[in-house]
Amino acid sequence: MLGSDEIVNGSETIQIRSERRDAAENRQRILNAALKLFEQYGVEQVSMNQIANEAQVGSGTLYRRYRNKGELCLDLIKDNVDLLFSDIETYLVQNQSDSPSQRLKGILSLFIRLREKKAQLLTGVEGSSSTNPPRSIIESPVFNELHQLLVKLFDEMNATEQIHFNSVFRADMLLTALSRASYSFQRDERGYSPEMILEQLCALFSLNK
Amino acid sequence: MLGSDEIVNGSETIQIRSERRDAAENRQRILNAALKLFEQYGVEQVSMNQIANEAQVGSGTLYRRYRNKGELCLDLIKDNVDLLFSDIETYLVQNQSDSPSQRLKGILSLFIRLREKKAQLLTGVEGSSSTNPPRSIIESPVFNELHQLLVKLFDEMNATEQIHFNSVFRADMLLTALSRASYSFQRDERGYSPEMILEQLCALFSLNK
DNA sequence: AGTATAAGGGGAGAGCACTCCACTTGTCAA
DNA sequence: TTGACAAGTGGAGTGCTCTCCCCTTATACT
Repeated sequence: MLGSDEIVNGSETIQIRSERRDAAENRQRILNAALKLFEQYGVEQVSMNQIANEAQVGSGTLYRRYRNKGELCLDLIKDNVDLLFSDIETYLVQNQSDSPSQRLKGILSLFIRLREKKAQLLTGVEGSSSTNPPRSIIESPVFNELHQLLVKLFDEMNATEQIHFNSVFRADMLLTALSRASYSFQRDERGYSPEMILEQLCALFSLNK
Repeated sequence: MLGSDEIVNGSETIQIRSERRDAAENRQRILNAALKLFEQYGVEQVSMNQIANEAQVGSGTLYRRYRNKGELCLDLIKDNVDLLFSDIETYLVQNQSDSPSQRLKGILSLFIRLREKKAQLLTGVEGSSSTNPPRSIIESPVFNELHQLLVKLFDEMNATEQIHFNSVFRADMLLTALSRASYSFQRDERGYSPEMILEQLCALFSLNK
């Protein structure tokens, strides 16, 4: 057997080789190069070629690891994203006596904070590739995880209150409203602050109870 | 003077030459070629190069007339869009005694009908260029015009009812929800019919009065 | 140590959007 | 009719994303 790790999956045994040493080095070089270029020129302005050059790898190597700039961005903010979700978790535990809508608002607030902190990279995460259809945001991993949380809370709201809305649909809409296109349009063109956007959204989704 | 038409604009006189005959022919050939290719392969699958080839013009000529595929699509559904807005106008006149929210719903219904009829081309209108920032949908001409109508009706709702929402923000969100990404996600992934989407949106924006 | 094998590497190249600009041509006024 | 010139043309060229595929190499087992 060639594998170094084994995982038992149902009745089958699957080999998982750990990342080769040289591959790990390249990965780090790519990440460093990307970070450097992103900081210098801005995420949007940097091409995959530039990153490959700066990292001294062929573009094939770059694309082998990251199918597009979005995935690269995601890797760069992975720590922040993990932090977001652990923040959310502690928040939910500490405030479990609050109403569902209050907790929902809290989550939105935490997410918006990340949006603001890592605006460019998060934009990169969303605006991914060109060939695979530019589907909805909901299919991006970060948003997907968030979606489940939102649905749970909307369900709770439905149980608590008299009305009965479609939780999945509402979560979809809320996330769509928080997507780059929509959010940054409100920020830049409409001139709203993060707090104002949060309040408007709470009003729209009746989250003020 | 070289111009064939004149327009008085303030204190200045501006020349407007009518389109050259050969240019008009090319324009028609481009439109025909695009339509043919779009029908055969689908809007997304057809490149500007292909269109230029099929139309037997250089790509420079194509781009002189249409800065991107979105503008080309817009030209192809211009008649339908004009029809939409005249339909909306007659609808609003005939139903002016309805509540603002009812009329709003009527407009949404008409728009969704267009979405369904010209789904692909409308998608093309939105997903325009690559260099100019892929800003919000609201900046697309069709959506912009719709936006003004929505704001007016939301304002009316505010005047009629006790609550006071932000009309511009609500119109932004409503249009975002009707944008290609969001709408076609609901259609294709969530499996909702146009009618169901309409109902969900009405519930979310409390348009059921 | 030797070797088979899969993981990784790199670069040529396809195909794309879009620009630039030297050239051609239709149009109008004289 | 003719000439001036804006309008229009076309294709070479740039720089991009992303794929393909042949080659190299680290690794695990013998």
